[in-house]
Amino acid sequence: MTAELWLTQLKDNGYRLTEARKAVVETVAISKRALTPVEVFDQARATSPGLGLVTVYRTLEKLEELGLIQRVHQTHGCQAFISSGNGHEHLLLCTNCGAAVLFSGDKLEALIAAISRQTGYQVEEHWLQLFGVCKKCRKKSVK
Amino acid sequence: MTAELWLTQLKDNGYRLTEARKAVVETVAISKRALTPVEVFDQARATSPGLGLVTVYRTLEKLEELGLIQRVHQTHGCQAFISSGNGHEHLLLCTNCGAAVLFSGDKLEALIAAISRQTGYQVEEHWLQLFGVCKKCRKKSVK
DNA sequence: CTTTTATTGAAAATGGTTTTCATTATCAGG
DNA sequence: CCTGATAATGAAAACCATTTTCAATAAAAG
Repeated sequence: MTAELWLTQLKDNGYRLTEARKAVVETVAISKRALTPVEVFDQARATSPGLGLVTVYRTLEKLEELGLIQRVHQTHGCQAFISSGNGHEHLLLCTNCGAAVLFSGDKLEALIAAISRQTGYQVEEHWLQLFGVCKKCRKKSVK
Repeated sequence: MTAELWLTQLKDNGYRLTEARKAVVETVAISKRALTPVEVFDQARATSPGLGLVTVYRTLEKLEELGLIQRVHQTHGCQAFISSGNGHEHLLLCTNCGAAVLFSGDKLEALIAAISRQTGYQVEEHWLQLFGVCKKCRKKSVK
């Protein structure tokens, strides 16, 4: 279970395990969509009613530092976060419901080599993100 | 010249040509880096001293609507804008000085087809962005 | 020129995020 | 199982980028 893993990671890095953190971690780890701090706040209060929004921000910050979650950039905003998955992976997002899928194997080596040669840049990182409509949403729109 | 072209575009779309707009357009069109609204504001006031920050925001909004500029997403923030170039192009950014290069020919068709098949998503759009160190900055760091 | 009305800049409002701070809770060591 | 050091918390205030409001101004059509 991802949530347990994240809590272990937090503990191993010297952070204390609190009810507030558990609620935030649980919420983000379970979600199949990217969530904004306020969305995390709202969902996590089901488990931990006294939770403050500030703590959500602080916990998300730590999870991001540890590489467990990543910020999701979209046309309509870049405040949402989602689980990072394992190793180097990219995102595929449903523009209708937000459902996110991680994938790896981008095979960009040749392209990056060509661009490096053409521009003289030493390319060190790349972001790739796909947008589309997921299976469920396609079915719905057909009806 | 890009600036002239953008002004024509604005006019053709029913917008008036004002001194404030010309200053903003000129600034963004010339820049080789992505600029934040405040950076545009500061630079454009050299030409148009009375310019207000609000007008910068409003003009950037219109240029984005017309597809002449695009928002640049980076780890440290997503407020900066840069010229869109022609047609479907991607960005290569220098992480040191910010110098930006647009490139096309991403050859992602095969990858996208494979992902579509695996996930059942109908992929409609993709974002690709490369980060690296430009030629100039590499030379500097060698010294 | 004149008239219409889009545009402007200043100020205020807004909304998301961060900081401050006194209180509380975790958990290592006794 | 306590207890003390201190990390973590939530509330309130501060912050800062962006948006809205509004009266004054300027573009441009006729």
